[in-house]
Amino acid sequence: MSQTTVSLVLSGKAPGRVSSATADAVRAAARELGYRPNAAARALRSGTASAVGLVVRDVTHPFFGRTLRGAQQAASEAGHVVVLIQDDYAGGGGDSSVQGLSEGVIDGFLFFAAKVPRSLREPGGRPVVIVEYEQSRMPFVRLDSEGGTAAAMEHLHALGHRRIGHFRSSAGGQTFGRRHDGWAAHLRAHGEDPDEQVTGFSAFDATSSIAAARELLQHPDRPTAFLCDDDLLAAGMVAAANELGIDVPGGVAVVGFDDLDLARLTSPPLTTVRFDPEALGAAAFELLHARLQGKRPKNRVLPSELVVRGSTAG
Amino acid sequence: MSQTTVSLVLSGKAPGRVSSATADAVRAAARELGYRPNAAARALRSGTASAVGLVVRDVTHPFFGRTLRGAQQAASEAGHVVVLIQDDYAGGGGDSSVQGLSEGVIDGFLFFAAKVPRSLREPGGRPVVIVEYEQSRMPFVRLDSEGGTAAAMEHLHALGHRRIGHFRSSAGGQTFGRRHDGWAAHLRAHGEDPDEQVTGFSAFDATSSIAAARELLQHPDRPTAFLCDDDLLAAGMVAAANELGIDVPGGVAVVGFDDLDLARLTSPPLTTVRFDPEALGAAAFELLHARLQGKRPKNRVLPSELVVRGSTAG
DNA sequence: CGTAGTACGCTGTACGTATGACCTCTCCCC
DNA sequence: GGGGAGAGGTCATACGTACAGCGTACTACG
Repeated sequence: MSQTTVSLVLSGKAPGRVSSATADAVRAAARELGYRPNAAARALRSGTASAVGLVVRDVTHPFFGRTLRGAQQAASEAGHVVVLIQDDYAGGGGDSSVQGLSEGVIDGFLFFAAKVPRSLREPGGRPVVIVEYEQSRMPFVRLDSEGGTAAAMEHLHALGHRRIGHFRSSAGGQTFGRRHDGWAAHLRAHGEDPDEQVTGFSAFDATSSIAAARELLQHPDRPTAFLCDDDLLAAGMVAAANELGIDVPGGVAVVGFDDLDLARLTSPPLTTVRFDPEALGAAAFELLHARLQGKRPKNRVLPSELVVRGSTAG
Repeated sequence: MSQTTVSLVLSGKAPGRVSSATADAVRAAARELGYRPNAAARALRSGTASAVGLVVRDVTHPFFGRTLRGAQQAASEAGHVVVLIQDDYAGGGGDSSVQGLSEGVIDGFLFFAAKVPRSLREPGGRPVVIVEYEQSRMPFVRLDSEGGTAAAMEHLHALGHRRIGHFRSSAGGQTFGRRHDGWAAHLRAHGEDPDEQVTGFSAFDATSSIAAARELLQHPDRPTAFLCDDDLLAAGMVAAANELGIDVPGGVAVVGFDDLDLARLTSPPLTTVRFDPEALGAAAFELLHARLQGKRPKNRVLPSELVVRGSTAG
């Protein structure tokens, strides 16, 4: 029995080349001997490895964890492996030692990023899909922050809120830029000047967000509602309000983004703009998968959904 | 210039074999041509790939995200790549198609698990390190849940609590078994019968934990304090208490585990047993790294620290 | 001047798989 | 009965690297 025959059988190319009797014999023997094809040799010979690299700055934000799960699941259903790469893109994405290490083992890359430097190039000529950053050079998947923001603002407007502050993420990036633009556009459309509204920044951790929220809430011109770039910030604001004895939503209404688990755990629970992070991750992988097969996939923008809870409508 | 010389230079084995002049020339040329060593070929030839597999059931719990980050960072500092593998170990860990895919590309495995089946074997003879599950066959790293639980219970005891309930994770596994044992031991040591105390189970999501907590809090024999297996459960209990108008900590005191970011965002913030998940992940990788170098590393148990906040001491 | 020693470099082969080209047999049809 | 087609199978080679072993030239030294 030749090695070629075995290869043909195990890679599923048997029909028309190998009789089903020998194919069965091969499979039986493979099981018997505990044979496992060597991925390195396969990758070397075929130039493709069924593995994608997931490049990311920080793994700890809960939204990211769920996106990751979506990507991982889609990949594993397609028989692919996900390689996790931590990288701050400082060198334009191509020089990272880790990415160098993966040469020949990684077929393509998923960049999970709020910010992508212009200098980013496809590493080693491998295809790239970008998550949450829209640009023209590479395929991308992103969330419909515009729609979500508009829905949130209209909700607040319908409840009678006119002076609405913005509690912003200090992370920057397109995602939060869109939310800010949507917020400003709504105010202008209703004759308010965004520049006169109360705004503030915070990082995505409890200590910072509570401290920043405390300041915003003690502002002499406190608005009647706050749009918060994220549920973590919104939760920080609710915590600060509770601490200061300000009623939510009576004293101040709060809206977040993402519908993290956290959103149901605050008192009161958060009104928030929900996205589907699993779908985001899965879509990103699917685009990459399509590119790997030579197709030219369409960029995608995933919808949002406003979830109303106690932090706005008491 | 021969290919051997290039290999020698680029793998850092030049001293004593290659003159520094040619070595420099090689490096210059490599840079010039944008040469990147092919990881697949290297792995095939040398039998080692500088990559470790991270096997995990679920990526979304925040504690896990931070553990992952610790492992990823340690690995990348050691020049290793982390491959993410989602697997429920149903087949004993060895039959997973994904693990098969990685054959020859993965040097060893990190199992992040609260439960590890006895049937788990080292896949393909590759070394394994287990996180948060102690057993005798493989090296492991785990948290000192006993110490943390004892500290939490003594804290409650010092505040005068005698009837203390246990809000348990339905995930099961050693981690939570240790917490339950510690809880029961404390009660017995003070003349209480654990079997007479109020206990309940919940999964790690907001909806379940709030619903389960609501039931516990409405129990006719409500204890004066609850030990909760995790901050998510504790936060659910605080949310339920707020909803029911039960004062925390006046009506019921609440202690959690993990010191998630969440712990500072509830009202009041949570008293909790803190661990260092980054250290856990890093330690796990270090053990595996040592095993890969033929050493026999010592198992590790990482310490805890009680953080007192408003949910127990008003 | 011959020889050993050393510094430097190259040749050849193996890792395990995929694949194009080739071989051999059988069957069928004119 | 000769020739073509097709099914079933094998040979040889290439992927890019690592490494053992083998030159080759130059230096040192008796």
